[in-house]
Amino acid sequence: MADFELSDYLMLDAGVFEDDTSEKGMGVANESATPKHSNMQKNNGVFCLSFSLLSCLKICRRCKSGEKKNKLGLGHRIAFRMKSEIEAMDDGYKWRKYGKKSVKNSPNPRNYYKCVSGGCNVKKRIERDRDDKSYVITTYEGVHNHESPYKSYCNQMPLMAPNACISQPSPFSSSFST
DNA sequence: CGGGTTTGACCCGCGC
DNA sequence: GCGCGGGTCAAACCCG
Repeated sequence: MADFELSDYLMLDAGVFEDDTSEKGMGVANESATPKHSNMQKNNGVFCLSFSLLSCLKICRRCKSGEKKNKLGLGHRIAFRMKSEIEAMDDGYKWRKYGKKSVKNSPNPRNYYKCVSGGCNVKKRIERDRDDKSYVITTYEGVHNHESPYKSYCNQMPLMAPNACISQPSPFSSSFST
């Protein structure tokens, strides 16, 4: 079965990345950041990103107004580099694949996904690390204008620890099943 | 039959 | 202006 660990996260486009208990900002991409959001788990071949990753995305949403946007006007980008045999992992949102491109200087194709939720124009790109195929680089672009259905699912189980829901068969994993 | 994926074509920005 | 490369579109295809 696949090994799986979050290696690094990157904060791109001069976003403000706040820890839950501090106002520490990271103005530029920080590829050597400590993987403090690394408690992902797996179950029966179905991978789900834990609340740590979801909180990362939520934290990004809290970024101050006046933020610098990219050329597409989608706002922040945030990238994760993680060790995994599978590329399409369940992060709690529902995505639709809309493109696939081979990238120059990389033997691995890049896959393009859009969030299928109405009015939400968040996109993500998934590609394998050109230097180490055991790593997957996932780049999120934009901010969700809706809650994760995965989170809602977990909120319906108040007696369970947040990560405990990962051990349950996620109803949202179908969008990424291989 | 409907929804998701594939894939070639097209568009656009950037560097020369 | 031209070529290249990345990103997106959309028709065809696949599958439940």
